[in-house]
Amino acid sequence: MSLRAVKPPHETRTRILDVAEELFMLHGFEGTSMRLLTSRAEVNLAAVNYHFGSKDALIEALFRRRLDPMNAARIAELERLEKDGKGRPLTAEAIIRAFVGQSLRMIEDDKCGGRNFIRLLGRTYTEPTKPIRVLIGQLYAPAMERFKAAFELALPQMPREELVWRMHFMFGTLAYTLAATDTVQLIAGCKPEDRHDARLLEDRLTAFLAAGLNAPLKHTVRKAA
Amino acid sequence: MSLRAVKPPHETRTRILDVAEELFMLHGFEGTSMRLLTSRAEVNLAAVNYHFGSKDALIEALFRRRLDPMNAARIAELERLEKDGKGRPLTAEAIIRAFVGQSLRMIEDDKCGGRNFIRLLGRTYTEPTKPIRVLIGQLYAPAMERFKAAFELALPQMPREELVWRMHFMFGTLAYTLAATDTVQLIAGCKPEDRHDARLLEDRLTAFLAAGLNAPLKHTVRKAA
DNA sequence: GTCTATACCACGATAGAC
DNA sequence: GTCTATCGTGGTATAGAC
Repeated sequence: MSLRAVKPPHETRTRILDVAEELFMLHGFEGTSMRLLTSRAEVNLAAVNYHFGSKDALIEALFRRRLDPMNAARIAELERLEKDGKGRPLTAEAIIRAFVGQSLRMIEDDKCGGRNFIRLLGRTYTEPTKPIRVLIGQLYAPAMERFKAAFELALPQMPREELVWRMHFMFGTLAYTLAATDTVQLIAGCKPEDRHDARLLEDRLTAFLAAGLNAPLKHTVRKAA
Repeated sequence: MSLRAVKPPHETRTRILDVAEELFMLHGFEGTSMRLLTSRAEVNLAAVNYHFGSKDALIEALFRRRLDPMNAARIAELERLEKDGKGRPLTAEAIIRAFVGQSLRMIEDDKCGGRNFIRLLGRTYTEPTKPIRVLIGQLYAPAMERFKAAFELALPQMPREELVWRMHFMFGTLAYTLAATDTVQLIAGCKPEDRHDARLLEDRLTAFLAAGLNAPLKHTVRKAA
């Protein structure tokens, strides 16, 4: 057994996943045929069915591969901040940055194939019916619990329900930013050259979200007429 | 010619559009087959092709039917506010409310079939490739120009580029909120009973967005390392 | 275990008779 | 305007080669 004759395990699996990430990002789930995907990956048409079971199961595997590490990194970053703070409560802005930075920097990181994935992820939050949404919800749950607790410590005066809504809004802004950064151009004249500068985008987005999260509490308990 | 024998013009067209709005919202564009759609609308399979030309053209017609009136209403509301203000600049919050309220209230309004449409719209901003995005961009352009000008008057000190980004963020938050309100539940324990109370949601969202738009300007012109 | 060839049925689109 | 037949392509399932 020579040293380099050992083929990487699941090499076909990995190649399918990588190509799928790219093609799904470019043409969407339904817009990408298995025939195109398998020919691009230079594997047989039936390979997807053999390794994953179905197209939907391939999509699921694709999300599982990236989401768990990403959220683990988010939690690790949050806990590093908490440890450095030595018991003092974190600012809401620092918590937001721990969450947002992880995914935004993945966009810049061309080495990691996760760039395609991040774009894809942003789109998928709003997918119809599909069990994909449920899956994403499951994969996010631990990180969400952890960050919600952190926000509650940082903003003790905020009603829980209001906090949940504002987290919801923050999440939406991030999702849209990830998905649409270089695609949608609804705002006329929007053509910033720093579009791919993840650090700058992170600063802008964090400032926006932190201000929104810290928005003054009005008497929002107004019943509808 | 009796008074009521006159069949509404394009009755088949309208029925197809209404059913399409509902089914596309439930199962997505690709997840809705023309066979199901036409049988639900009680028209022939070929009717869609005859009246619209193709499935994609049907989708386009669907957006055109709702988007133009909606944006016209937004602009009308904005101009009403400006007239009432008698020359004094509007607050950013008032401008936001003029934009946001129109679509949020459409969700509550069960009479108008636009409820399904609004959900669908939120999803479609992030659609891949497809000419749908381009179309939506075109249909939004006039309103976007108008609101951008209003924001520039309200926030004369804000750099144009920063304003464009913050409008981008605001738009994303709205899109996500519309699309995901009763579908995605990423935040654990999020089950507010007031989910369908559009007025309350409008207040929460407007406060969040106004704070984000008015966020303090830092030295964001930091070049990446 | 891994991969290939191939068959199967549902889909969107279209042409042509009515 | 409507209906039917038909075509090309899509996802999937399986039998069998390696």
